[in-house]
This record gives sequence, C-alpha cells and structure tokens, in this order.
Amino acid sequence: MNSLLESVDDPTPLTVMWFRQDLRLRDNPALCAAASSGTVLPVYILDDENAGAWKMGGASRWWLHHSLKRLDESLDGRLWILRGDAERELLKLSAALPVRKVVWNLCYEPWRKRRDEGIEKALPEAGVETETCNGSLLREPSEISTRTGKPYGVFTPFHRYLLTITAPDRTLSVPPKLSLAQCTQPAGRIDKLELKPRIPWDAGLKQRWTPGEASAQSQLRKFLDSSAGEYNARRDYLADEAVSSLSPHLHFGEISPNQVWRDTWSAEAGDGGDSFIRQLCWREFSYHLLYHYPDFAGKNWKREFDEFPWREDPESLHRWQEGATGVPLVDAGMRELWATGAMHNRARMVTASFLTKNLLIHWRHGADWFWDCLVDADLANNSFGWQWVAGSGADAAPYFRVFNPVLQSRKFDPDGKYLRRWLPELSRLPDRHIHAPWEAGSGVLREAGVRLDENYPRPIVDLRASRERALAAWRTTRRT
DNA sequence: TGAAATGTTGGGGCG
DNA sequence: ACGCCCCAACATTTC
Repeated sequence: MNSLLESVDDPTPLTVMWFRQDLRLRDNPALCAAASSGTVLPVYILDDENAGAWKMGGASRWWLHHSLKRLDESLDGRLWILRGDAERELLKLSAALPVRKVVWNLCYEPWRKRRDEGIEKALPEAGVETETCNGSLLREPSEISTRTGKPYGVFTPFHRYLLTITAPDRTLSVPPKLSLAQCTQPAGRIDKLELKPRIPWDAGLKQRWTPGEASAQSQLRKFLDSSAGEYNARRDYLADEAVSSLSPHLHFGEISPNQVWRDTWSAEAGDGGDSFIRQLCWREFSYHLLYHYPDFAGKNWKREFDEFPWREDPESLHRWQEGATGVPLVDAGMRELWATGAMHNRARMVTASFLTKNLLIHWRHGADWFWDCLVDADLANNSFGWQWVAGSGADAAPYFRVFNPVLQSRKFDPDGKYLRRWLPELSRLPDRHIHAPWEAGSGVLREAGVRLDENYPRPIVDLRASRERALAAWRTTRRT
C-alpha cells in the first residue's frame, strides 16, 4: 500500500475506469462515461479468487497477457494492475487514492454478476459512486423477453426479434479525450501476474494470433473487405480462411459487438453478411441463456439428461484430448486446438459430437478441456456450444443427430487440406483414403508410409457400433 | 448447423 | 417390343 501512496502526487478526484472484458478504447461506453467525469485512472484486476471453477484457462491467460500489454501501451503505460478479490482491491484503492467514482461495463458470468452486486453496495457505503454501462453485448439480456415476459428458449424467434430491435444501426460511443491520472506503478507489473506459460508452449499461439485492439480492428477490416461476401458459402469448409477469427477479440472486448454489427451492415455483404450477423446473434443468445439460467454452464438445461448414462472413460478422454482417436477429422481438430488455441467451428461440432456420442463421455469433460485450451474460451458460448451438440441445451441439436466424422470430413474437407495440415503422418495418403485410413488397402498405406497402430492409430471406437450405442443410451432416458 | 434406413423412380441391360 | 432386374439418384422417414 505504501507504493500506492507514494505514487500520488496529485489530489485531483479520480474516476476509476475498471477494465474487464472490454480491453479497448473504441466504442467503450464505460470509458466514455469515466472520461466525461474528469481525470481517469484505468484499472485492471485479475480476480482468480471469485472465479471458482471458471478461473481463466491457460490459453486465455496467454491472450490476456498480451492484450493487457497492448491496452497499457495505448494508455501511455498508465494501466493500473491489481490482483485478487475485486471488491477488496477496489476498496483498498479508494482508501489510498482520492477515488470519487468507479465505472465499468457489465459482465454476465454468474460469478461476476454476484461479485459485482456486492461491489455496487460496498463502494457507495465507502463513499464512492458507481456507474455501469453495456459494452459487451448488442442488448442487455435483462431487457429482452418474449411476449409472455419470459426469456427466449428458441433461437429463431430470438434472432428475428434481435434483428427488429437492433437494425438498422446503433450509435458508437466516441473515443474519449482522456485525461489520465498522474500516477504510475512500477514497470513489469503485467509480467508479475504470471499469465504467460512457465514452459513455453505458446509458439503456435504466437504464430496464429495477435491480441489487442489494433489487431481486432484490422482483422474485422480484412474480413469485411475480403471474405465476408462469401462467408455463407465458405464458412463450413475447414481449410478455407473464410471465417472472421474475431471470437477471442470479441471475448476480451478488444472490439465491440456493436461495431462489428454496424460495420458488417455497412459493408453490404449480401447473404454472407446476413449469415455472419446471425453468428453474432448466436453469441447474444448464449449470453441471454447464461444470464437467465445461471446454472447453464454446469448443468443440463434439459433436466432429463441428468439421468443420461454417461461413461467414465479417462483413457478415451485422454486420447481425444491429444488428438489420437484414430479418426482423422477428430484428431486434426483437437491438434489444431492444442497448437493454436482455437478450432474451426465445424471441427468443434464434430469433435464434440464424437466425445459425447461415439465415446459417450459427459459434455462437461469436453467443455473443461476447451475451457483450458481455447484463446476464445467464453463461459456463455462454450457452455452453449457443448450443450447444443450434446442435445441437453436450449434449442439444441436433437440427441440423435450424430455426426459421422468421415462423412463430415469428405464433405467439408474434400481435398484433405485441413487434415494434411494437422496430421503430417497421413499427408501422403490420396484424397480418397485420407478421411478413413483404416479402410485403405495395405498397398495404399505402405505407399503413403502409414503404419496403422504404429505411426497412426486405428479408431478407438467403431463408428457405426458406437453410434448405435449412443442412440440406445438416449432411448433409455428419453421423455416424450 | 445429420445420418442411415427405407421408399420411389427411371434408365439401361438383357433374355 | 416387352417384362424383368439392377441400381443409381433422389425423396421420405426414423433415430
């Protein structure tokens, strides 16, 4: 605390801009609100104490490290870094500095909502004002309901409604003229959060991603200028780079969904644009559900799945995690995840279907692994996606919709480009056989240098038999 | 934002 | 020329 006090050389009342999932200056309503009330002290608090089971995973921490560095640079090195229980830290800060007010954009994870409610009481009791804004969603989940006043449980009407209330555009908040507080912390304070991995496994992440607001802006620009028009037609093709790759930027709030929405409409990208906007609406939908059903991240939304006979099978789970199931598309996806911290959406669906249906392993195990590996790990989206595939979620795929990873592979990676990128041991197999090496003749395999069970495994489950097993399991718990 | 089983149709080979 | 069979191609149903 002494270092805090010493750094104060100015008694001007301060407004704290508490950065959370909004690591940007552009279109940041809370930052604008803070700037308009005077001298701003920008603060970030790494609060692992309140996150519980949802403490940020390894890949996300890597991203956060770099994003904080960029944000700090854009704030002339004035970003104030704290760590620990946010309420305690804010109270300490307010006691040490002349803080008049704390402003932030809302978050919607149950643990954050609970914590923030406490802070909204505690700060005023300590004589500090608070103000909250909406900076992470198109619309506040609390403002949206069906005609009967209940939360939406089906995507299509939710989507339709969102289009009517949000189109044609929304105003972006203007980047403020910031008057930053004249106090600084010692250098190296971001490094001290120890967000970067101790053993350097982050080479692939570095190569794939550039965290930060500037990168988010150029990524959106690039997407809208080059591939948005073809997004609808090409987004499912695994080897194409037709997707926006904005998910981690959106998750950390390096760009606002509001701006993405607006810029996409103005780009007039036809059905490619519509289709992309629709994805943005899926994001809103998962936040809507998490907000209204705080159990959504941990529990089956459809309660009949509580009796589903999931298998405990650590060995198979491990093979799935490391991309050694013997099913090329599943392994390619899992290796992409491990190497880059992200996975093509089509591959997410296929790998998740394989885990929950062919392997009959609980979606929570899959969600936990993704949570740790994804740079875009997002409680709302990740939980929603897993429950959607597993069939236990709101407006989910019906359980019997089992993906056949070989057919998906042939359809969405016809020339095996994606498979070859992630499975070099199979790269010499001809297109015809790369999707299912165990079905290739021994001559073909020899020619390509593939030795089953030696340099590439046979499938750990029979696809047809495991599909039948899953359907049988589902029939035992089904309520009609 | 499925896959597989089952049903239907129509062209072509062939006795 | 005709009926029959095969089977690809497409449509429908079921899980």
